[in-house]
Amino acid sequence: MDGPGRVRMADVARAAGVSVPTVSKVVGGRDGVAPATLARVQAAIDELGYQASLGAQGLRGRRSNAVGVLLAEFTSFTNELLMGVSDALGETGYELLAYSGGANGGAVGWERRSLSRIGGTLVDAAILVTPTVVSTDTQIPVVVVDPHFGPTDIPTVEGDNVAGAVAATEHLLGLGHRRIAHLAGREDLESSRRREQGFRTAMAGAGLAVDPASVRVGGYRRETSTAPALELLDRPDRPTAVFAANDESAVAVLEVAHRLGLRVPEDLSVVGFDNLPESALADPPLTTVAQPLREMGSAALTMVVDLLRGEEPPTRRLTLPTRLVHRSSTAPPARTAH
Amino acid sequence: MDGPGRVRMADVARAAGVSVPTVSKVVGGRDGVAPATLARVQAAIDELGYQASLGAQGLRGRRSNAVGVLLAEFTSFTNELLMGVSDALGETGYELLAYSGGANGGAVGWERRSLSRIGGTLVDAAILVTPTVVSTDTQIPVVVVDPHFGPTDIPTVEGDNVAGAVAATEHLLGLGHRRIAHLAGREDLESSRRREQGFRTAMAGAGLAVDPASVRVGGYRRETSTAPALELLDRPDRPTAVFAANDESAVAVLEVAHRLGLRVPEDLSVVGFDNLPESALADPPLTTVAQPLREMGSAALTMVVDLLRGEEPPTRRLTLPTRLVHRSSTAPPARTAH
DNA sequence: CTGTTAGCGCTTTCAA
DNA sequence: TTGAAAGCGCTAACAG
Repeated sequence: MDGPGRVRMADVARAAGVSVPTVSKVVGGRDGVAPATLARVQAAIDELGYQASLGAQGLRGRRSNAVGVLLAEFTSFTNELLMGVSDALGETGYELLAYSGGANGGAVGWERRSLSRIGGTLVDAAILVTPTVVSTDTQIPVVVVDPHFGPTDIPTVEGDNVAGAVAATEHLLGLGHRRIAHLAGREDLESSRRREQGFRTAMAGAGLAVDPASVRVGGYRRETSTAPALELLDRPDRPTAVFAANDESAVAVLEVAHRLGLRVPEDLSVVGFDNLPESALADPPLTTVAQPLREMGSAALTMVVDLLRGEEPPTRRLTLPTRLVHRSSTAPPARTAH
Repeated sequence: MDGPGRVRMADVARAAGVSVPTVSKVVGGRDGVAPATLARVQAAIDELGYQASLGAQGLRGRRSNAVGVLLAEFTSFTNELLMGVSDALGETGYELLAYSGGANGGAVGWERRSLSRIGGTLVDAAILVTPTVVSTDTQIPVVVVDPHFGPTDIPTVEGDNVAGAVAATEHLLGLGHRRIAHLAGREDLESSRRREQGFRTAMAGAGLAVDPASVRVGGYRRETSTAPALELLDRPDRPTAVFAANDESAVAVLEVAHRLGLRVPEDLSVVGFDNLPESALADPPLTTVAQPLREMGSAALTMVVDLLRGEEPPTRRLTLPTRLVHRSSTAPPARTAH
């Protein structure tokens, strides 16, 4: 475990017969180095396989050449985003550091903690995924993706939640459903509010009143959605369709329906939101509103790189279109024996 | 952009009326601090929302409390793994840093470069995903997942490639296929060799010879698989089934089949390997060999944490079972008009 | 063009 | 129990 040790800049300097700062110049691509020296240093770097320590580099220098993606935890949702960020990274020359604070990632304030922990020294800029709060006065450029709060002056990338929810609801209306329930997300989350708003708008557009009993809060999570889903469905006048605020809660609806002996889509139609990979694997495959997660990731990286270059991005508030994906969890309502 | 600046340890020290080293002790949970002082410092930390810089901490101290996952790039494959690592992170108290060197991630030697760049100072241990090479003499504990090389003494986690390939091939044989082709990965990759070996073993077990013309190298990637897939299929005596070395190349087979007017599974059966989320989204949904990627990620984290604690993990070579997932890309061969 | 000096934010002796 | 001094690996001034 002791080995020859990591190769440090001093090792390269010694091998090339120059001083450490000279090596630093070569590594940093700065000029002021004689061609001959440069060649010698470069040879030593190659031979020793030297690679600057990101930690030390970021600590002393003004830049680390890395962009951080800060997450509460790694999920399918964040993974799609990450792939998008990775895609856009291509020619920028930046490295990617995805950071999750671990167990305390779930705790409130993880955004600020993570930002303090790796911002400034380790990464030159950060992309915050689904943050709940974020302070405006950060040292480094920050872009937030799918924020859980309303408009601020922080550059933002998000899916069109209202339009998506309208599309989902109108899809159900178009199939002939009238008793449509909504399993909402969380009242304190902006995306959730928007989706509910879209639902209500579409219902109102169809001249339908929304019975308070047909809206429940599922909290965006599978575990917390089971009970409210049951409340929605375990009634004589149960809805013929449910629009769930995201795929996770839609899956909970599917489970509850199954438990109640309801067939989907024959007895109950279900629409989700997000189009996570697992929504296609659900039984039956879920009709859902796709957020362009990958594009959102790419867009966030592009914005943050603009900011890094001192350029103002084209928009500080980018809303990408959502799109209904038809699968097998929706159908016209069964004729009731009224 | 200038703001109040990041909160440093010195700020906390000033606020609490103590010296920097004392704050360091409190932050590090070391003892030798009077209860009253401790309380005062802790209060200052909370009030200022202080969070130690991972960079500085790792640079000076012996540990950073973070585990790194080093990747060539972010893909569905790595994402599944990452979720598994994230799952197992739970109570360990470690933080997770996923690092991809960006554009040069594809270049050979990314493993060593990444390890130099963030190993030692930023992370206490590393999990290398699908590395091609790796030096044995690392400074920090390293576990490799799904390595592209043969047995070494480095702790390893991988799926059972041979058994998976045998299962895939026997599935096709069981359906009645006799002319089965194999779209291999890359000859220099261990997992690829194992899958081909499993294919040949199963064929031999059925008393079938493998025609050299029915094995082509696809290179594990969609783009590089199209041409060889075409060679395999665009022949009068084309195979009735193809076992592709991974899902990406299986999708390429699907595309080529479609282009040739072959229906899957009526005219051609296709089996993949990996069970990436997109395999279920393929048209038709792909029958494939599932690698327990999530479990592999969790296992890797557990091993690396064992190593970190100075304990020898139960095994240095963990092989997790693979499993055939039946979907819609396989069926008995059509009766030929021979 | 090159090397010396200083110091990023933190932890580690070690003396007070 | 506390703090002063030193230094992790690197970059930014400046001097030579």
